[in-house]
Amino acid sequence: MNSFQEKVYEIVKKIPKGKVLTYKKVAQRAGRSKAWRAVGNILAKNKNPNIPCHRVIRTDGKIGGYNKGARKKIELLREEGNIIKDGKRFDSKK
DNA sequence: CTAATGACCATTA
DNA sequence: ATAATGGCCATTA
Repeated sequence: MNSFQEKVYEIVKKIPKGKVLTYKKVAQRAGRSKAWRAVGNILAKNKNPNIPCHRVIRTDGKIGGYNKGARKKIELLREEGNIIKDGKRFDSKK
C-alpha cells in the first residue's frame, strides 16, 4: 500500500547513523513540503522498531518527542555521536 | 462525510 | 529568552 506514511518510513529508515533530519526535511523528501505535522503524527504512532525515528528532530534544533521519552531519544542521539546540549542539537561543523 | 488530534513551523508580542 | 497565535497536513474516531 502506497501512502505518505510509507514514504516517511522509507526516508527515515535511510537516515545514516550520526545524521539527523528535521520533520520538515522528511516532509519535503516525502513530497509534501508542508506536511511536517503529519510526519510527526506518523512517527508518533509508529511501532516499527526497524525505523530509527529517534533521528528525526525539530527544525529549531530541539529534539522533540519520542515514544519512549524525549530523554531516551537524546541518549540515543548522543550514542550516535551527536552533540546535544540543553535539549538542542549542535552540528559538528563550525 | 465532519471533527479532532498531534513527536511541528513561523510569526508576533 | 519564553508564550501565545495562526497555519498546515495526514491520520483517526
